[in-house]
Amino acid sequence: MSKRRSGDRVNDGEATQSKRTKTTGHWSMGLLQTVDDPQFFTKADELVNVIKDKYPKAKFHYLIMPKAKIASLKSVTSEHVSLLKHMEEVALGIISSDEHKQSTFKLGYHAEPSMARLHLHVISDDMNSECLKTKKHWNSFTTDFFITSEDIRHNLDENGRVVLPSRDVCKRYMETPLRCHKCDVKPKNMPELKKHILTH
DNA sequence: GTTCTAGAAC
DNA sequence: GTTCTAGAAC
Repeated sequence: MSKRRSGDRVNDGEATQSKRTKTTGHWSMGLLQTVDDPQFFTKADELVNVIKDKYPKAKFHYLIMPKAKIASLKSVTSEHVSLLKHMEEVALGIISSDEHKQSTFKLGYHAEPSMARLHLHVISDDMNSECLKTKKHWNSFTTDFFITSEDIRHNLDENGRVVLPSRDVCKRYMETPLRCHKCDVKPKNMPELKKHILTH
């Protein structure tokens, strides 16, 4: 019996993956497809689509995406000031609904997003989700890797573009030791962290 | 972004 | 022996 290495694929994993990649493009284009999936599509107006994150990292986790082909914060300029304000207002509308009355939310962008098309995260601050599994998941919402919508808009106001942390700084954010986002508890691993946050 | 799993950590 | 993390995926 030969041993498997981490790169090897088993069963139909590779075939399934390449078939999917051929028909829907690279994984980083996934959000554009999710918009058309009724299971995740939430609402839209003239300027934006709203979807549920396919792998929510909290009880509630939405993404506000412009319809315009804006790849990321890197391509945002002063002409987008009102669009970013609008995205934030749409987010505020969503979180003000009765369904979300019991939760508090964070509105913000990842400093280094993985997925194409600018998207504003609208996430409840419980961080209680089966899909939240890794340190990277945790730190991407609980360190300065997560930049609030307000901070982004002020950044844009002041600079005429969005000045983002360097790759190295982002890397440091992701390597930040695990820490509860609501108290100073420092769990030693993810399972402990996930147990701890249930106490809040 | 997720999945998978080798090797580290316990 | 089991749990957990980290890196490859062409």
